[in-house]
Amino acid sequence: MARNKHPEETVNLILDVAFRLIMEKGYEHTSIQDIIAHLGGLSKGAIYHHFKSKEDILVAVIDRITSESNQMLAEIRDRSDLNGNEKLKAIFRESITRPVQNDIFTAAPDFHNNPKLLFSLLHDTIENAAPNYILPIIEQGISDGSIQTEYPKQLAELILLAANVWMNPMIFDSTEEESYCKFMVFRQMLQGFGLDIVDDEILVRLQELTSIYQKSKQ
Amino acid sequence: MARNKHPEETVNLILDVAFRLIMEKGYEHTSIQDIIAHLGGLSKGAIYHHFKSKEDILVAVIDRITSESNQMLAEIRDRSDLNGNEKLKAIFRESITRPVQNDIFTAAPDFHNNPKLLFSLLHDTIENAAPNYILPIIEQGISDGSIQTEYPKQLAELILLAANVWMNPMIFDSTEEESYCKFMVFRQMLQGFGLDIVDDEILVRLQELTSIYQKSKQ
DNA sequence: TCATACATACCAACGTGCGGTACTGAAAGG
DNA sequence: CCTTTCAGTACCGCACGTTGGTATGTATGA
Repeated sequence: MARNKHPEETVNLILDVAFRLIMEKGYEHTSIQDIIAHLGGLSKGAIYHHFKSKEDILVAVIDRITSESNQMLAEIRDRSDLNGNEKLKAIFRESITRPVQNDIFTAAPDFHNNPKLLFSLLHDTIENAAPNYILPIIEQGISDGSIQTEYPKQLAELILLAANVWMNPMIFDSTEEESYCKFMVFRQMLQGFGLDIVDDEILVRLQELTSIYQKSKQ
Repeated sequence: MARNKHPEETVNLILDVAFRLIMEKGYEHTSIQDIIAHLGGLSKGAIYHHFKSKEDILVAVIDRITSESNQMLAEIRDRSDLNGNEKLKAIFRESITRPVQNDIFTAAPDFHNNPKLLFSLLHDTIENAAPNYILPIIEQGISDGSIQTEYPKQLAELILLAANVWMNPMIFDSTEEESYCKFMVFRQMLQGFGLDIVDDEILVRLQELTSIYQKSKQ
């Protein structure tokens, strides 16, 4: 293939293909050869010119997935018209409402075949998203009186772990009924911490999402 | 190596070696050659006689790890001298007090290099331990009035996810301070569900455990 | 001309399959 | 009760195809 004047396009092409294959078949079962085959003429040299290893490709793919989400988190975190509790509510609503989520949901990655991806999500949740986005919001909530807790960091982790992992239908698929029960338990947990985040509008949207995912699997 | 009259010993030997190496270096970075090298004369053919694939070895190793834990869960679940809440308390206390735990803790597997192992733990927690051991206990607790919830299955999952994953120092290592905060938040969460499980004796043991793990990493 | 965007050829190491061998335990025969 | 036989199996070790990765060559644009 001819040399590309804009190498970033090649990088994006590689990432697109890698993303799709990793979602479909899992990281381990996606070989470099596999990626090359779907690249339309590009060779191994091209890949190893832009990425230093197969793992490096995975990291880039994960970066692309999480960066959108993190950007949203940052925007809400930095708003000045909401108190802490309202920001958490906004994040939760936003993360279920954004159309981007639908894309990922219909891509329907099989986490059973993707332990690396799952670990990255877990890692990003606890090591990045919780301390950098949720924690500041909870701390603000403590200041403005809308949230009460002695352990803001741990609360941030636990909430996000439940939301991003436990309630994630891509990780633990549930019937619509079970999903609904999860949301209710989640709501109850938050109320136990004095938080009021899950309202009826969100519940409706959650059921819609679960339904979409269920259908995409058939 | 000579033919073994008791092939199960050979299987155990392979499992012992595989367990150690997988803990130390991670599943991906443990090759069949690696295992053979620590087997004392046994060959590749021997391994593939007893196991159908490398993945099959991992499954067996994980089985060995979880079976001990599951046996303990079954015993407490089937006791008739405790109500639901007391059983949960017993399980929690037991899972921290057993010396077996210390072994695994000092083995100190690096889950950062072992996404497969982490996923298996997660999977076993949600798909096996929660529904088969914790759920019946919670249901008993509902009957005997010691636990109140509308969603026993989801409650079981959430509690065990927090305990086995979030609070697991092998997965998310924390300072002793942070671990203590996690326990407190965990306790608060349980209280939010009307459960009284974490008492002061348990808190002391938890701090000891965390301290052991911290030292084993140095 | 010179860095860079690729292609090509190649490598060591990997998981796995397989033909072969030597041992075991039980049945068969005396 | 002792020996012979024989099927089953524990194990060996190499060959095979594929993998992730590298070294080197080549063409293109600034």
